[in-house]
Amino acid sequence: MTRYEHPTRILVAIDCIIFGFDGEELDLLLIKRNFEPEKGKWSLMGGFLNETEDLEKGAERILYDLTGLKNIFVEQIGTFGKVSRDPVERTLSVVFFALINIADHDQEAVKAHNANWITLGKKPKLIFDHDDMVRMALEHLRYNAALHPLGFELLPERFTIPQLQKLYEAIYDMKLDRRNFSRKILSTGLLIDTGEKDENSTTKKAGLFRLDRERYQKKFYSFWNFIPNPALPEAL
Amino acid sequence: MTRYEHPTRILVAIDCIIFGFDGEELDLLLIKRNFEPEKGKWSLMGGFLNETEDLEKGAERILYDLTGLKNIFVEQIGTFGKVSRDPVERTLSVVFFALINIADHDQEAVKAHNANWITLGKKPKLIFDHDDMVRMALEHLRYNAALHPLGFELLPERFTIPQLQKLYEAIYDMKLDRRNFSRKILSTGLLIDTGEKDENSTTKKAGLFRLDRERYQKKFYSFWNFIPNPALPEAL
DNA sequence: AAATTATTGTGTACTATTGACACATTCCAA
DNA sequence: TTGGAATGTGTCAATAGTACACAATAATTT
Repeated sequence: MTRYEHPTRILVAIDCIIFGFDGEELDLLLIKRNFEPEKGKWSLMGGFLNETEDLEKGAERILYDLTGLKNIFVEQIGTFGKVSRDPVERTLSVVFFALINIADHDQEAVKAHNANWITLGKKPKLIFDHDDMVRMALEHLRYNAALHPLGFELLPERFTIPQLQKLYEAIYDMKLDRRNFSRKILSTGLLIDTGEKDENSTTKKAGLFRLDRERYQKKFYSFWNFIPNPALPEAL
Repeated sequence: MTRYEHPTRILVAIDCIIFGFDGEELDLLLIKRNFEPEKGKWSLMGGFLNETEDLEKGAERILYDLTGLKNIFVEQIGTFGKVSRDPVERTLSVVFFALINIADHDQEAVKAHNANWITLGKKPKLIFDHDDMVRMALEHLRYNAALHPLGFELLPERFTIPQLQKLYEAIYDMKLDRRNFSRKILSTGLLIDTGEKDENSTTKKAGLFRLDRERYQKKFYSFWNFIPNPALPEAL
């Protein structure tokens, strides 16, 4: 096969920031790196892109290989390419971001792969520029959850409004008014009342809702202005 | 130098979508490709990333080489990596998006490099997946101009409010109410009245404003909710 | 020089949305 | 049965958004 004359071909990695929600705080799925350099240090889920593999497929493969998880929400959020970002050789890293609802997924599979859910607030220092990637991913999450009904990806199929509120409070690290939140979320018309109650509760059982998947497509922009003044930048 | 054992290294290109504003419509800076394949066809500004070059530097270099333009606003918007996107060999393309105010820049330099400003509405078909890139860039512009005071990058140093309004109308392909627009834009506190008038006008001369660069930093999030319901997706 | 036309600058009334807050209800446990 | 903790719903004032009307300016026409 003929090739372009340009001399430089570069190693391409894929790194994944995986967010989960444990009901109280945002969690990250991290792994202890099992090869040199920086072996044993905390790292994002990552791997190298194969010659015959699309970027998104690569991200899904890496997620599956390292966690046993399939069919999860992934989205590309950027590419990191500083010349010296990897000490071994120049490596471009295409960064993906994934949202998982912890409850509905197989915890054993995750553990068997040596992956760990770690609360965002307790995140250890990560290798290379992975901290920057996490920062970017959180910013991406904050942007997108303010504009689109994205948070549902982090919740189980059926959820209560107070759960949803806690999720938003975790994402934006702010308190929201219970009554105003409820009014606003219901007015989107995206929630279907299942009529059931959350049996796990020890006080008044909250009603269980589920996402109206049909309207979700049509009203993907309905969250525009959902969060008044999200604390978007910096953080962490 | 030791290298990773992974066998695949990939050619990395950089492509730039350059938006300009001619006072009426959004323009794209396009070029006729001067090498095979697809030689002579319309294309985005592009080139290959060098071994010792950061991504952003590469984008700036390519912009300068192909247009003679320097110091322009660039931002990475994504990476395209479909296995078959380039028929010659697998090539990843990191896509940047740039905003230029046409009036203040050197038109001769642009022409000398065989680059052409083309109205977005009259965009010819582009090579490879460049049409998808333009679509993504427009979406990116629409998102960001609705959330942040980004439009100013497309206007000259001093501009009138009607000019600014026409820019927004071009970006979102919608009409805005003159009076409400004026009220809203002035209430951001980002505009400084220079006291001067636009002498180019043949009717009532509009007042010239300039951006308050200091507040621009501090109020980068003040445009949140500036455009009511931007027509965000599809387009083109 | 007055009238005309096109465009700019400012104001006002009405409606919708937001933010701050109160009260009644449900469930479990003491 | 009573109290604590959480949920569901409602009210009101303030804010912001929408749809308008009218006066002012500059060049051109009569």
